[in-house]
Amino acid sequence: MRLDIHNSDIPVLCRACEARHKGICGALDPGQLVRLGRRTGRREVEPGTELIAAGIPAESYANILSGVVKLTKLMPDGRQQIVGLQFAPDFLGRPFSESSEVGAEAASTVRLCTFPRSALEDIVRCSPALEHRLHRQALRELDDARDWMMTLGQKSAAEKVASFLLLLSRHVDPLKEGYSQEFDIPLKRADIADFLGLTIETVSRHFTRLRKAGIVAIETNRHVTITDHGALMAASGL
Amino acid sequence: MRLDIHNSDIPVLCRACEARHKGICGALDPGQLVRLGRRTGRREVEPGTELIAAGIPAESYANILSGVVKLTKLMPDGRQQIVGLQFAPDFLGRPFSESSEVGAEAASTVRLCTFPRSALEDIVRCSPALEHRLHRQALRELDDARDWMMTLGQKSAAEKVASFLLLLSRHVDPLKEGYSQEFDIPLKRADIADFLGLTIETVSRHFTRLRKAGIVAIETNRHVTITDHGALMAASGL
DNA sequence: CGAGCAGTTGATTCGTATCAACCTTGGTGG
DNA sequence: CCACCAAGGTTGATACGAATCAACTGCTCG
Repeated sequence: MRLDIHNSDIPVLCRACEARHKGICGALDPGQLVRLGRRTGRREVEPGTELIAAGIPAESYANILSGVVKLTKLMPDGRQQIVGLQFAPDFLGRPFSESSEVGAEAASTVRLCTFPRSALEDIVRCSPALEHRLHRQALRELDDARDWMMTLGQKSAAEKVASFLLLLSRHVDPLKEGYSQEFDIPLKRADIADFLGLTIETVSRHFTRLRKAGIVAIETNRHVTITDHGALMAASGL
Repeated sequence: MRLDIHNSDIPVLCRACEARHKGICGALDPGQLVRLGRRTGRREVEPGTELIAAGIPAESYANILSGVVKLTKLMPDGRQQIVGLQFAPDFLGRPFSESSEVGAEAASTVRLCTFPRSALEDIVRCSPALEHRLHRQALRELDDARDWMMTLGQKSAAEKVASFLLLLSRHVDPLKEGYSQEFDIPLKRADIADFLGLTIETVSRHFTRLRKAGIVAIETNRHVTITDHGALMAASGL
């Protein structure tokens, strides 16, 4: 946690916001925060809401305050691949580009802190620290993408499903470091399938396998408890 | 091409270098170029040479002058995934991090312009433009990675092989915009397989299929001519 | 109560991996 | 000069894992 001597200098809405610590707003001084704060808006959206359409210019950026956003790519014939999941307090949007090559859609209920493109660009122009934060997030996303390429290209269905549960377990709780033992899966089976490059049937089968093997407990199809983290790790191919 | 009025101000070695135009050195003014130039070294390596070991601190960065570098990830049991290919004049290395999560290995003969970590970091500290270039390359690599996730997760073996040929055709010639019609494949079959998440046998089979379909001509197992670009495009799933 | 969506389970098909044989090329040494 | 060998690549037969097709359950909502 950061020590904020002049807490009163920063916008009320920002005070409890994760983005000010781990997110991009951590690069801003109180003055910049106030300036940006004046142009932000809150938004809460339902699961399934399209946040960024691939190839269509987006007028605004956002920080994720809570919830999970899926980044998707679509083939002309309708096949879909989820190319990334984003959690609070990730920055959402494509800097330095009118439009994004990927689409973004709320997987769960998502709360956003939005601001216009120009608001971000104004600050980037005079604050290298902000670009540095954005750069680091891009590098993190790149690492994540490459990790997942390993999963998509080399792993078996069983390993993919195990890897997915571990990925969620690491990220569902933005406050917590390390792995959560119990959580709700923020995606439906069709999304999981699109993320793993499998079908919903195969995903379902391997969930039941993990359950029958006593590695995870699954209630109500959404809530998971990892009962044997080591075994799940081993099942993911490490 | 850029107009360089004071061509004599910049180091001899940099004058004909692609990195000064499309690469990261384009962000540097003549003074910075001279300063960096004093600390650079040339290196030419054989195919198969390990350039960056995953997880091991690297003491230097490099620009690729020619050749192709493959970025690899390894699983504990030996399975390998190639998570990216880099061409001239790409920057090679992981900024702001001691070590990289991926390994880098020369796929073909590779010429590099190397410089110590500290040389780059010194310039980044006072030149936001350089970080901006690095940031843009990271974003480009991220787009590439996500494109390839689509390929790995959703496409059939036939589509993967076609996509691979199109990828090469777009990148083998760094000077040329658009697609090359004829080129040498800088990877052996085993590399291609690791890149596509297939086996060498499957890759080989689909090469012969494309050849028999009259879409490409293959001589000496390495040299390819794309005879029907449209058909190859269609075969890749667009 | 019925419709529709999300998810599970089973039977079958199909695509790719696996295993194995073989071909080609380039380098080495008798 | 040729026999030999190893590495890279192709081709064929078979096995296996995931996709597909299909039936069914449970749940929510009108």
